[in-house]
Amino acid sequence: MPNSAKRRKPIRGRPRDKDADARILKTALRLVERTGFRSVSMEAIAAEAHVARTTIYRRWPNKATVIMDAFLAEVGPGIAFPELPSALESLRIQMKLLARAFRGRPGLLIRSLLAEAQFDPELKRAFRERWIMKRRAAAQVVIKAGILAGELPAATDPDVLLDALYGGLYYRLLMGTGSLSDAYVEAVWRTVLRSSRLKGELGRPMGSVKR
Amino acid sequence: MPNSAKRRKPIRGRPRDKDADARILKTALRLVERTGFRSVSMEAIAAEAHVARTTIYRRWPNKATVIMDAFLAEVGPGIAFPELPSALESLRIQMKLLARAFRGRPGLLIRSLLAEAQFDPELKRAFRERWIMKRRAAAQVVIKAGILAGELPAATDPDVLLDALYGGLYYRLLMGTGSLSDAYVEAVWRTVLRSSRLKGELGRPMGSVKR
Amino acid sequence: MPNSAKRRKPIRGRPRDKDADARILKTALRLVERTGFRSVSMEAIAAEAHVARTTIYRRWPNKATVIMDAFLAEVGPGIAFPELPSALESLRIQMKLLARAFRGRPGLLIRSLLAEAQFDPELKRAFRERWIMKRRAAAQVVIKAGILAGELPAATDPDVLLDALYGGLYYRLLMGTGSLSDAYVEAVWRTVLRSSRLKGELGRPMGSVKR
Amino acid sequence: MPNSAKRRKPIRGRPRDKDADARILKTALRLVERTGFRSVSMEAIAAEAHVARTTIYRRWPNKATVIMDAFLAEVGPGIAFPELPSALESLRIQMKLLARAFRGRPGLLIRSLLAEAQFDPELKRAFRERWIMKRRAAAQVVIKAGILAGELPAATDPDVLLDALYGGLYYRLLMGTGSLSDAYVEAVWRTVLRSSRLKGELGRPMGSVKR
DNA sequence: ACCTAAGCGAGACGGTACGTCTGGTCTTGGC
DNA sequence: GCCAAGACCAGACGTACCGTCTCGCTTAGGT
Repeated sequence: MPNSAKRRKPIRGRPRDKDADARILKTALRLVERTGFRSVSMEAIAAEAHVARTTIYRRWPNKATVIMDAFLAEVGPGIAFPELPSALESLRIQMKLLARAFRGRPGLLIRSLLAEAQFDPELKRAFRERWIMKRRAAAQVVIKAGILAGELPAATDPDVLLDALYGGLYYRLLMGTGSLSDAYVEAVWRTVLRSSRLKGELGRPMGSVKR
Repeated sequence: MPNSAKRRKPIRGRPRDKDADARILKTALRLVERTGFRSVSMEAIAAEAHVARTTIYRRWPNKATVIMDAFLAEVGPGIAFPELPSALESLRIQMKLLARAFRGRPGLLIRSLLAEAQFDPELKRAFRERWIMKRRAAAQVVIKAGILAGELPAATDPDVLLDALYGGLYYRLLMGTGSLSDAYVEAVWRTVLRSSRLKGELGRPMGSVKR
Repeated sequence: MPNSAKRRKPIRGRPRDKDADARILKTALRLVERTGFRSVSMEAIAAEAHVARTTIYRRWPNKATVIMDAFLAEVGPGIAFPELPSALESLRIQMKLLARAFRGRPGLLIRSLLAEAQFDPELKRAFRERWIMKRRAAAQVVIKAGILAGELPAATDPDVLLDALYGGLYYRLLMGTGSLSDAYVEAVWRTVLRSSRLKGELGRPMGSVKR
Repeated sequence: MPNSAKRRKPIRGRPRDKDADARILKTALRLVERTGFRSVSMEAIAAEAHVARTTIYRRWPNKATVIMDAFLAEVGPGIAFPELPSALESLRIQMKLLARAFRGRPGLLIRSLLAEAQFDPELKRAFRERWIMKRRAAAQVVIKAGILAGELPAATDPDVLLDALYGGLYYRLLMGTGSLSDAYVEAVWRTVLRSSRLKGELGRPMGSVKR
């Protein structure tokens, strides 16, 4: 989201160099991966993207925002909830997608951005709204569908359920206390959404937790 | 954990100024609270603790470590698991204690340290070992007692259970997506440890949770 | 002297906005007076003259030249040598006019331009030719008339005499070492052109002054 | 005049690197001569003096002051009034020394500093007090001695006389309207201090000014 | 009534230097 | 041997201008 969003009517004037945008974001990602968020400097990005430093500042207010955009451009459309007959199944699969992303470059970026956000309220807001809430909103839809479909108890609090499911992933991402494997996702899933909840009809091996 | 450990025999010479340590840590806390982790500089700490900057560097390798020590000195002994007949009850109460701490100064410090740790492997290790793992170890003991007492299914994976319980708290602390109230703790509790489970009647078939 | 001179045949096309020129020069003067030469930016001039920055650059090569033109437009015709029976009297009166100008806005402009010219050979040339030499040429005529009329010794070197007379004014303008009052002009006058001289009785032995 | 003057008692602490001072000033001069005042940057000075940029800023507030000090260090003691039996002769000789300096590197520096001073009141004050007034004060002493010795009329106003004598030199230095040769100095001398003034007794062809 | 070319407003761009800030190291003299 | 004081190196920061460049609109005169 380069600053362009603010200019509603860029009617005249030299047109913005669109390529530069992509070049900058790509360079930013490359550098973060290569040397880490902290040691990436605007100067370095500018140099490697063949762009003047001022040009970057003209479009983004600071390094964090650049990398935030780079991150969203990379993973934005990647981790969605697949459309499946079973809402729960959709959730479970998406969790694995997310875990996989956490294991790769996006994981590094999320860690960095979330960390940086703790020192930069503006970035925090942006991260929350443009990454976290986007996904949560989609998840809420899925959960509500699951409730309607009887896959989840009517009393389920989506917010709390999401925290319980995803909290652990972020926790491990940040603390490094354990792997982010698919197996871990399954374990969380079993722990939080026990078959009981699934109304027993497919819970066989897990023991039926009827309600 | 000032470097003092290294000096085995301070046989001669000017004795170390013991007060300085406490003064520095107290000042560090005060400043973090007042202006935030980032904008606290060693210079500022030194000035306000009436100590030379070099003295701080002689005892701690960098700012993060100073604040880490300051944090531990403040909250270290504060948030423990109360000894109660019921292991689960002990867990629940401790969660509320932690939530309360998150709402106050310790919350700010944990956020800052955890964030900074993302850019500093050494700090990350220290934070994990001196804060996270200490608490988890204690929690594991409680959980195992709970299992023995039949309050929790035998197949319970303590790691996963802890992630599910506490993950949400850290998640909210960092994201700011929701309150950290006692009510929230209760909601998490209900979601993850449903009463059904507390009765143990269906814990059996869950199988072992890897990782 | 806007660049217009270069365009020989503006046969067709949108006609040049004549008002803009005056508006720009007037704005430039206003801004220099208000904030000083250095802190005036092309941007500011453009904005306050309701003109695009490019328009200014289309007509003048740089800030200094704009202000040079503004200066000449303002004071160009103002400080001339009055036509009087006595050449010396004409000189003396003009010196006072100049001193008066030095005390006001033109003084500020001359200081700025002369200063800037030290870093910009092109401007230096322009300043010398369009301001300094114009006035000196006129002065030379007056002096030669004075010689012919017997008011000045035949051997008088006009260049040196002018430097001696006007040098002090510029000196004080730039150094701020003293007032630029009429009284000062009189003092210079008495010092350099003592009555003795005006009577010619000891002009003889001076010989020709080289250079 | 590096900032050191302000620190009355630098009792303790790492001692200032004295060599660095000289290295910086020498480098500054070299660069001014090589590329001109304007295009010298702090960065360049720092690099070529093998010093951190911050070190320069710690000692001088800005580029102009550095170069001012460099200038004074170079020419400060160079252009003095020789002690001679005749005050006038001393003046005349010093004028020639100054003219010679104007023709060389000091001339370039004076031009630059005087120009820059027009945009920087602080520098202006410094230039006036540390260069101009120093010399004027010495000159005043000489002139007064000249008056006492009867070489100059009792009514001579030293300030005005100095302006008339030196004004032309500065004028030419800044305007580039003529040479700064010794011959020019002689011409100014003859014009301003005509034999008439010398009480007429030795006016022939200017010849010997015995006292 | 169109065509066409120059003037213009708007604004993005590359570039340069600025002066500030902080981190972390090093060097002295005093206690 | 510890300490206070403070100079030092290093390097990123974000800002301010400069002068250039590209657009697309406007405005006539030529046809």
